[in-house]
Amino acid sequence: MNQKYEFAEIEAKWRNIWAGQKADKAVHDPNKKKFYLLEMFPYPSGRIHMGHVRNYAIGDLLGRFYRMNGYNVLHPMGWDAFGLPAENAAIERGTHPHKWTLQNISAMREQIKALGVGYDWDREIATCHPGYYKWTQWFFLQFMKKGIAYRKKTFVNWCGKCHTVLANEQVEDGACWRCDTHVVQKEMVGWFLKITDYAEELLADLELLAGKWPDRVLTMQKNWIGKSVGAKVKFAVDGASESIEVFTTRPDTLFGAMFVCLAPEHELTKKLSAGGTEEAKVAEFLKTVAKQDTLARTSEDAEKLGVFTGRYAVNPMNGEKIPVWSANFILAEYGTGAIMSVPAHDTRDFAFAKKYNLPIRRVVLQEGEDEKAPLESAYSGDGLLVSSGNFTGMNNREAVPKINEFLKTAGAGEGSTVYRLRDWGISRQRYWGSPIPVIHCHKCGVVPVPEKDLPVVLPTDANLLSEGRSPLPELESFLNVQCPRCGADAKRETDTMDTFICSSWYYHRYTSPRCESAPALREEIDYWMPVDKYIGGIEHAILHLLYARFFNKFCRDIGLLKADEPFSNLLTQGMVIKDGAKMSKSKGNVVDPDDILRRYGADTARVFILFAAPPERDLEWDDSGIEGSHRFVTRVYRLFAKWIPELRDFKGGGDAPDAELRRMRHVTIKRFTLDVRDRTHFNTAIAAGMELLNFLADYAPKNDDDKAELKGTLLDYLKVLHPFMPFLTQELYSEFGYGEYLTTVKWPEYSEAFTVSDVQTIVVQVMGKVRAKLEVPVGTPEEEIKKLALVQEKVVQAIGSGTVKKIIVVPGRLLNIVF
RNA sequence: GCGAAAGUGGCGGAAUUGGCAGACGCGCUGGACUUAGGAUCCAGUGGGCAACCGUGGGGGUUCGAGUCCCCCCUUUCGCACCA
Repeated sequence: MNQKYEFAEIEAKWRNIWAGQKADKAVHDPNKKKFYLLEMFPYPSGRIHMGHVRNYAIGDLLGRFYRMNGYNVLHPMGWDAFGLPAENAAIERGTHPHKWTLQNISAMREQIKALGVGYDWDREIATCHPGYYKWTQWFFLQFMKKGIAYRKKTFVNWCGKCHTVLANEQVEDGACWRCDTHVVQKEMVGWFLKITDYAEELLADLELLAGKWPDRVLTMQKNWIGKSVGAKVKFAVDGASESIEVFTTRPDTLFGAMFVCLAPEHELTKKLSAGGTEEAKVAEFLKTVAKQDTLARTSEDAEKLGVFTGRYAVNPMNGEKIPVWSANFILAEYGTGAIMSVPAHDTRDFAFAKKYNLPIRRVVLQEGEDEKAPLESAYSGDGLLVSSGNFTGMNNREAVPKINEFLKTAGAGEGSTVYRLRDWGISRQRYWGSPIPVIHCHKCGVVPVPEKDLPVVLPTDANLLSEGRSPLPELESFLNVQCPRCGADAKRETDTMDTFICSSWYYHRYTSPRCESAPALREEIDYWMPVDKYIGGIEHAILHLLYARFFNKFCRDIGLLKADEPFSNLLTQGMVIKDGAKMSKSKGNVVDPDDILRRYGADTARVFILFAAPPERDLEWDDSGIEGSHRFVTRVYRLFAKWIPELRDFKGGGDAPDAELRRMRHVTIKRFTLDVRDRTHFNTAIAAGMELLNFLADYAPKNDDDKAELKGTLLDYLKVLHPFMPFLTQELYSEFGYGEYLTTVKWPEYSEAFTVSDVQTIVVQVMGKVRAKLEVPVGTPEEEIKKLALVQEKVVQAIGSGTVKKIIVVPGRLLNIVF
């Protein structure tokens, strides 16, 4: 065999062979236990970057590992192919998003193939393909049927640069998640999905994921859903027919409510002040608030501003008339958009009352406190109720259900739960996305496109407009259509769907990617789902992962599948950074994967990336580190080049080989198995591989038994290394005379008994400090070890004239002499 | 401000249950081979001359602490008027 490691040749050779054999094809087989492995599919931006390489290297390693361990592995790849960058790039370059996207897909597919990732390419999907988005649209129709998709006019997040609306999840610190442009509020009509119908289940089922998803992600989702338990209470407006409904988490403090506060956007703010003494002041106030930036207005340290509306509300508990205010810190979209203010027991209300000189009344007291004593700050803790009518004297927490009951009887409210989660705004005023399949008819109103007419094809001949606006509203051939209900002239909806919809169900589609009768075949989807390991970046902690969970639950509810949760296990990989910063063109610290592959080959690139850090941690790219990994891969090659000619045809040998060689063999298999399967820490597995290499490099067999053991060790070594460096190991396996695809070869087993040496080192400590080490045969009696330890020169010295009080023994490891 | 995670040699990182801190690799030093070395191989490499000292700092528990407890510092991330 070639003495030199020609990685380019080796990798090209096996890439072709595997592709020709469709070696990584996944086939539904109910008799085999399945393993669905998935990396978050990429946006086809044009080139892969190191983050992708890391993502796929981790995925491929696990895919091959589980296959070798007897699982039927589904490991697919596809493209999140709709989205804004395609449009922007197309405008810039004078091409078309469709063409640009398809070109990018071909280029990136080649790059990924070069990495040697064992995907089942027959299952490749692209969300911009009509065969795919037909079903995206179909889902929209199902949502409509169930009343989950609806249209409303409301204030939405508008990104001026992207020229489109954004969902709440897509706004980060008041800026567009994609381009960082400051988001403004704009009132417009759009489509929404009632994800809030699933708020409780999305929250509760996080329990099912505990321990299997990173805690960080679970916490983020929990906070995002933001459940609050409390009560809704109606305050009648004095001298008016309206009443104000407020939400509070503290119905126990109702008797301390000194005023009511409306959000400026609340319809009653204008209505109640109209014609009253405060009308002008309220109007002025609303103008000021309108000018305030949303982000600034809702930040904690923003100045609290308010205005009296001139009206009074009646507290249903005690009939007390309290003033109605409007305040800038009240959010129209949370709860009911109105609150009752209890300055004594809420920090914000306290500050507000102080500022506008409003009264404060304590209704929850700690033991021994004086009700009349002035408050320095709000007390939000527990205690006994005072000044609370029939509830006076009760423990505040115990009073809550009783007060709720009273409210209900009085018709003034009831216990209630609200969520911070808002409905998902999915209309996008852009072109390169899936059309929303509805038609607007003068007579019939909004009419869904009949399922048989799907897909509503996105025309690929549209001329893009330079300012980014969608060409669809001006494209007559797309726009004009007959109403499917009455046949009259009608117009198509020109908004497209948020691309997060496309990515909310792609993992279902992989299970039967060419199915034409449904999004996926029931028996396929129920066999493969849920995804057993999902690998991707933490940046989707809320966005994609929340949307996908919602979609999956909806799919379950309409009878498409049975899994409650789509992703049983989530691995969030860290970023690839260089010089302490995320790789980016603007920082000029980008390492091009192609360049690395050309210089070192895919096996080296993978080994480096897996070795440099455990997967969830950020990985610091290091040019000399990759040299080191290349050295390791090359040394592996040379080791085999040395032994294969001699061992290839060697047969025979007995079962009494060199114990140390045998121990190294079993220890290595054990470490690989546990590190990959249980810990998903690949860096330590590679370290074990390096240790075995260091051992084998100096090893010389003394007899045929040793030779047989060495051959077995080398073959096992190839197997455990295979998921890390598939090309090289396959080449060496074949040089050894074996024909099979290594990924289909059984993962080696280790014997616990062979992992232990027959001598062991016992550390001898005196008062916790290491003074000596003893080499003793396994099974040496404790008494004998103690005796030996006590005569060690260093031990005698350390004890000096002291008397030994006790000796602590950790069997097989350590001995601590206390005096 | 609140919450979470992290802090270990010059660097990336090991130490799985409280039991030899620094595995493995990078880098560095010296050597071998060589016309040459940015190839390869060998040896060494936490600090200190030593006793000893060392896992962000300070206390504690324990025969024994990187690991457990308390206080503090730093970094990263998340949340941040949510009634």
